[in-house]
Amino acid sequence: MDLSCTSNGLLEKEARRRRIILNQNQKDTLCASFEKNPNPDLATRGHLAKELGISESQIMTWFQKHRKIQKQLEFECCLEECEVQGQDRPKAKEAGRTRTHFTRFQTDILIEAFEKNRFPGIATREKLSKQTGIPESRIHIWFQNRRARHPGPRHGTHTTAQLSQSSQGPALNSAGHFAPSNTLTSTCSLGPAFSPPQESSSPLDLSRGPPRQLLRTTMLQPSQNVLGGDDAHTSSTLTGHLSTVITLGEEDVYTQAPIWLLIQGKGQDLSENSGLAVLPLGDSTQAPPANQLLQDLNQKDIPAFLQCWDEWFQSMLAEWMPDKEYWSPEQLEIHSCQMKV
DNA sequence: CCTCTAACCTATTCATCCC
DNA sequence: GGGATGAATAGGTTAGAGG
Repeated sequence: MDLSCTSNGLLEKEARRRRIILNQNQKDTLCASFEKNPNPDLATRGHLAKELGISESQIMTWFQKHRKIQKQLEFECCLEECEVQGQDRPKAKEAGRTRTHFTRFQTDILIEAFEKNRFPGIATREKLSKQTGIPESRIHIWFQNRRARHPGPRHGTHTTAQLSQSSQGPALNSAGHFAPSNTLTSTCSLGPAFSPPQESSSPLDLSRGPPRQLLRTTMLQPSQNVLGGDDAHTSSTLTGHLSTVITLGEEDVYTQAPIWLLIQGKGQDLSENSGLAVLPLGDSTQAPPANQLLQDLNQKDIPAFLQCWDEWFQSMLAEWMPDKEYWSPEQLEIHSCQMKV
């Protein structure tokens, strides 16, 4: 049986939604503003954001970038002059920083979100922004500060996000997925292998860190180490066989603790070759109902399995985010399964 | 393929507020 | 003054877009 359910392009759409291309008009406006003041304050950035129809954090990013570029240019082209006039270069911003005062309510919401996910994506931050009334860029800063000042229990396991990102393993494509041509030839036998996930037993260490691109990746190939790196536990645990990609439009739920999906390859000894991969959903303390549906999957067909997953995800998401009634396929995708069973 | 750049990160420092 | 914490900066990586 050849079974193929592809991602129908939503994957790329999702992946590219992250990046916004500024048009010429926007760039001109930003450049003009930069000329006037390369260090605009929050209010100015807010005005620009409104005017250009982009978020204030994007404005901030743009200015950061351009200050860097400017500095580099100055260094390269005007080294001597800069040395001479270095002392009179006025510090761009002396007006004083305006400190945001978060209310108890706002802080509580942020802390709660932080405990669920230390690395919220843009959509999550915007949701929090709506919820709290705090600008998204402030929320971004808040999370940065919070991470810096409230390191997780295993802080320091990997020193930077880049380490996590770069250690994904070569088989992931640029979007963090395997190419759809990957085919798993096997009899899929999904056992009720939900592990008991202690916090520290998460091979991806999802409770703390976000291999950003892995947020949308839960498909493993046979014998692939998803995370190599210096964590022996990680690499050994993740050598596995998983052939399901489940993409969530929002990554919020990612860090909530893993459940484990065990797939046994055809003719392979479970004990020897069972691979574990993370489906980053579910509270570790609650055994997901999917546990049941996964039993004897080899007696079901894959579409039925995927549909079950879909339903299960919907119910879980409804539980976590009761304000959202339904997660569209764009937000909750199950795709890219090519199996020969 | 290569360059540019948006988005993101950590580490560090500055600034402000409150005790 | 010092601690807590918001804001900003520096310096880095990643990956999509476009030449």
